[in-house]
Amino acid sequence: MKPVNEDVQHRILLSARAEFATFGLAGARIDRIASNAHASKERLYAYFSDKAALFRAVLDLNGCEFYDAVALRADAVADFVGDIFDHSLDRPEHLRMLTWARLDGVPFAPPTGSDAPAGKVETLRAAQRLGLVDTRWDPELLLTMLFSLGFAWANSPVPGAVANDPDVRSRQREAAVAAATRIIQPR
Amino acid sequence: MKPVNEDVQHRILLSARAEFATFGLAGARIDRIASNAHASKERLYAYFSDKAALFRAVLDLNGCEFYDAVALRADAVADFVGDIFDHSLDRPEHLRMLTWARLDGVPFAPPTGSDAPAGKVETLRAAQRLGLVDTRWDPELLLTMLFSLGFAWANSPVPGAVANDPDVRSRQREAAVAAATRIIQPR
DNA sequence: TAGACCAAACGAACCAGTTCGTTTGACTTT
DNA sequence: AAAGTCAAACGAACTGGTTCGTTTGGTCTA
Repeated sequence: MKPVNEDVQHRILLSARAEFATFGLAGARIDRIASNAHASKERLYAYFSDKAALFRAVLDLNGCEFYDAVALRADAVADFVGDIFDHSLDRPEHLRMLTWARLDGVPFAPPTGSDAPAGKVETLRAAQRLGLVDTRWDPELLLTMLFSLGFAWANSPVPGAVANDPDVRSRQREAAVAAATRIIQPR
Repeated sequence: MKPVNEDVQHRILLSARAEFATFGLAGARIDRIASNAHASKERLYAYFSDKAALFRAVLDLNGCEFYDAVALRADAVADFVGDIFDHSLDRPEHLRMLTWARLDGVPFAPPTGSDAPAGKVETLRAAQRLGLVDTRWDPELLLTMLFSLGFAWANSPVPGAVANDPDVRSRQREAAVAAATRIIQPR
């Protein structure tokens, strides 16, 4: 049951991602999405039932891409935080979309699979069995804190926390990884 | 200088805070703000020049309250993270407002003073001199990470991260404080 | 009387979503 | 190959409702 023209639908989805990530659900404008996608509103509503449905489609797309992008290996748990940090700079729209959705109360179902949160918790458990992560941590709580460390500057309310200077950035990254190392360190 | 009736202006400000914290700048409705404040729109626009100005006034109010609410003492740096965690549950509107403002690109100037970020960085430096915090940390980077740890669950995109069960909450809180303890530990 | 206040209404702009008439392209029939 | 058919793609214009910000007319109080 594939859509008649996947190309147009895809262009609308990408345009919607840029719009929603920039302006949020309430601030986004359907006209801008259609026009930036070089499509008509009629086409947009042919493929997506309404604004909220389009938002959810973008949210799902970003959620999957997001969890796929940051991989967790049992033998490199601290580096995982560095990867998250890098990703928050490479693809800021991912975190922005998740944040808009959370504030707007749009339910978001994390993907299932090995790259999903549940899979990452399992990997943390494996790292604990290998003696690479302190076994006293609840892996679920630990995962939340690791994500939070990686996003510390992206989420910081203080303006200018996301620095442009590469030197500052690498010092932030190193701090996050070093903090993660100290946290997981068995003793 | 002073408004003719501070009471009405204050009611509008509090109503605006609830509205903006819930719906954001674009989603907030001026009519709702006025009506919930038991005030007329005419009064609202008598005291605040436009929607954006009202938003900025709310943002400043929240920013001051926010930094005032969480105190940092040199001899209780890890507990500071616990205080942040508690505050994220007690006054979620503070973090929500700061987050809406960041996403919407509304500039936010943190307050100045001893409770402000700059003052807290100084306190961290003092804690380092007292040998309570590892001196290898850049205090500014450390502060961002401590805030981030305290907000780890409030900022988590995973729905249900903010738990209602007091047991789960206290385990989250303990994890955040324990992680902070490990991070700052001199060695 | 002056000014703080309110309810109501207004206007211009805006916005989500629909309708409608036209075009395109693939497939058939002659 | 020309003509006919049909469904989907499409753009432009339209609709009904909403929103911000302003104005008006009036009450109350110092």
